[in-house]
Amino acid sequence: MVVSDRIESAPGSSKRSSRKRLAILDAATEVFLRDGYLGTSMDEIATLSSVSKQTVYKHFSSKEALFVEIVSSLTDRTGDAVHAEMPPMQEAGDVATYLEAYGYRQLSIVLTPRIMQLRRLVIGEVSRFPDLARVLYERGPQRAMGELADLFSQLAADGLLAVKDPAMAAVHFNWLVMAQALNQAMLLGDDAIPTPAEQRRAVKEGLAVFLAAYGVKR
Amino acid sequence: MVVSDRIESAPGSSKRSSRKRLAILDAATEVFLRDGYLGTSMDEIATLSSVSKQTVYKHFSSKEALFVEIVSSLTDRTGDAVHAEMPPMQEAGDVATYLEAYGYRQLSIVLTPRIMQLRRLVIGEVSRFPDLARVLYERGPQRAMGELADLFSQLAADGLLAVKDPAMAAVHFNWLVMAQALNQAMLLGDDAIPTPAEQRRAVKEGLAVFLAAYGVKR
DNA sequence: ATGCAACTAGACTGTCCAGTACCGATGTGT
DNA sequence: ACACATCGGTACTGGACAGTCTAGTTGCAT
Repeated sequence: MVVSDRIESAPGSSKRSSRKRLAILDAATEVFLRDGYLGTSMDEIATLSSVSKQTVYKHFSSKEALFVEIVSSLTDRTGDAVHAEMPPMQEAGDVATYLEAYGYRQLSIVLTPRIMQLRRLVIGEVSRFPDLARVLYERGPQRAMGELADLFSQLAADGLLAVKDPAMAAVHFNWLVMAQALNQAMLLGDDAIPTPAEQRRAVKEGLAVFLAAYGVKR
Repeated sequence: MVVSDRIESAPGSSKRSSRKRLAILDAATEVFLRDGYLGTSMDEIATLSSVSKQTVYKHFSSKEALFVEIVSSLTDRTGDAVHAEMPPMQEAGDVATYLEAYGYRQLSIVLTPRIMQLRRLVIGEVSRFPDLARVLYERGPQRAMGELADLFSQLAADGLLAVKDPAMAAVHFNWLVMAQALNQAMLLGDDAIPTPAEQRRAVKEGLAVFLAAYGVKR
């Protein structure tokens, strides 16, 4: 029920065993993301990973455990990708330019079929797996806005932004940049994910509003 | 698969029949919202509505048809509630005051357990029922932003707002006001729905940013 | 009150699925 | 090359569920 069970492969860690384990994880990821928790059968996972059902159960004690493992791992990897080091505002001395790059980076990483499917899956299972959703929230939007808030604090201290409440500014920036695209993609499917050009435009426009409120006049 | 079948009750519209029909719809709404499409059984719906399974199938040809009916009807009713006539900016001659009321109204109507559950349900079923999700998108956010765009057009014509692209301004206003609360409620569950006081604050803060970008200086 | 449509109860079919059991085959470390 | 853990195939158990069927019951309109 909870996030756990990330301790190597429990049985012998022979090469074969971990190869199988990976195959199972890959197949399960694909099927769960496509068909949801209840819509997925363990037989399908076994078949798709070219592994016997027995082997699946040797690695994962139950469907639920496998599901939790998949979602946790995807969530973590995604979070790390989003928050890989962003070069902290070097020669792009222009705040606007820097924030535009920052926003576009976030948007383009998040607006991926994979991540959209994960979000839909987790949201659809909120009542069955509230812990998974909470973790996704914390490792996702919350973490992103936390880092943004830190950034804005710094920029405010440097006199480059007029930010009184960094957390609030982070919320505004984050959603000015991402909300429309995200909401569209969530409901209209992966085909509604904006093109890079559209993403850039959304970031520019959102940033303009943000700077009107939080920029320093010069 | 598609939205249809809203023509009275197909069999004789005796009082009893329509009473049963309503009971079924009520029970099905509750169960589907709670347990999702696959997680719901027709037996449970029958039991909860104190009706025999046979009667359920006399009114709705299949589980899928019942589901579509429920979701469509909920979507429509919600859309109508959100877009019931808003007194068009009378004595509250102040644009800010008016927009604050407008925003708060939207937020407080949308941030309801019922509607959050509906959104989660539909999002979780995007790949199984893409039409339902599309309808929810159109009757929900798209419609709201459409009306906002009209409003902004008018206000711009009256010289009360500096809006060049009403649709874009609508997107910004909508998400500045709603995104944070909505995203939180989607992932953290109904208990994370902000209190009215918090909602008011979010609207005020979002509106301030909006007006910094789109307000007319005076 | 009477006839008929609508309803109830529950059994039933066919299918699907999580999880287990068994056994013969196979790859791995030594 | 050998021994043994691991694996594949497959069948099985127990239970759930969509949808159907039947036979008897109930409530509504006339």
